[in-house]
Amino acid sequence: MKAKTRNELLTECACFDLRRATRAVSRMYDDFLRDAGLNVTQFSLLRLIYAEKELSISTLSRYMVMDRTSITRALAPLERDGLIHSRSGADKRIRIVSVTNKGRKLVEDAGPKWRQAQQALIETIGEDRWRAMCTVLRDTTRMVRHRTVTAD
Amino acid sequence: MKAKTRNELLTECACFDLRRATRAVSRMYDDFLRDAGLNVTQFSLLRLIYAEKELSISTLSRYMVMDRTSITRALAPLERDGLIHSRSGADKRIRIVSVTNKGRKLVEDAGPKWRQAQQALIETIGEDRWRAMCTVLRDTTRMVRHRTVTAD
DNA sequence: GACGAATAGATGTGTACGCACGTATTATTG
DNA sequence: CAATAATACGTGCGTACACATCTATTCGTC
Repeated sequence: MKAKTRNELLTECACFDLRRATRAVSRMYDDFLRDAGLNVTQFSLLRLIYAEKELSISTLSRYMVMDRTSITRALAPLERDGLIHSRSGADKRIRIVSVTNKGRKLVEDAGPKWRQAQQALIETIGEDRWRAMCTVLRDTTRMVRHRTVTAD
Repeated sequence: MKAKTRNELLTECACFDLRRATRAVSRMYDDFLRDAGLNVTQFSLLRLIYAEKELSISTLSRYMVMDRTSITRALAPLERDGLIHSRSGADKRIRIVSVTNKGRKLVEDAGPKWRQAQQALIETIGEDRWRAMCTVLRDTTRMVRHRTVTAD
């Protein structure tokens, strides 16, 4: 009876399930990335800027589905540590960020660690579940974001 | 080509997908819960304590798959606002938390808001996807947690 | 070309979360 | 029963993330 109550009351919240799984998996990735000197958020951010060469805060914000103000704060330690560099664009409102040589080196060094983490997760949960999870998460993100933010 | 690079480099990180989806969905739940005066984390925590009557920090920690120190901090605003109460157990190391009358009322009032949020998510992504997501997230959490923490 | 709307960012404030490390208490073992 | 290990919790610190609100710049329109 108690187990049923617990189940009904707690386990059926999709948001709770999401947050909890994110904590568990993030810890795993962070474990692997630690000796590269990055956490998974910083790695994702750095890798995105690295891939796109130059990005504005708002563009980063849209892609990450993160508030613009959160991007500003998240970039601060990266800029402080000399991993990224920012300059003003033709439109003076826009701040354009790019990866420095140091940042490039770091993200390239962290790549193998990230792959190890990913591999460990796949081995832990199985490739089918891994693939299914990524798909459902991406679909959900797209649909939920579309629901809120019409613009892209 | 650029789209492929972007895809390869960024979208295939399960942890990134998790974190991003969590941000998007949490925002949705928080929108609905806002006028109840809680966010989704506080609601989950309060509801768990409410359901279990009395819990220690460590038990909460294990269930939430959250660091014990994070539980301590997360409970602080709840205790400050008089929603929970804590006392010492027979074992003086243990701190036992329970919901106050005020907390009980709040979690009961917030229930409908939470259901609205959940319903909105289900309508947005479809019931099948919702169910599949919850399942895969719970399975992943269990397996990843088991990988790290053998104890329960 | 002036003026209000829209856009890009930054800052103040508060919660979310984890690691390293420290303290107190209980359990274990020689 | 004293020494040690294990357990439960807290604090310091740093990052993660969002909302409200502010400034600066650009756009759109009359």
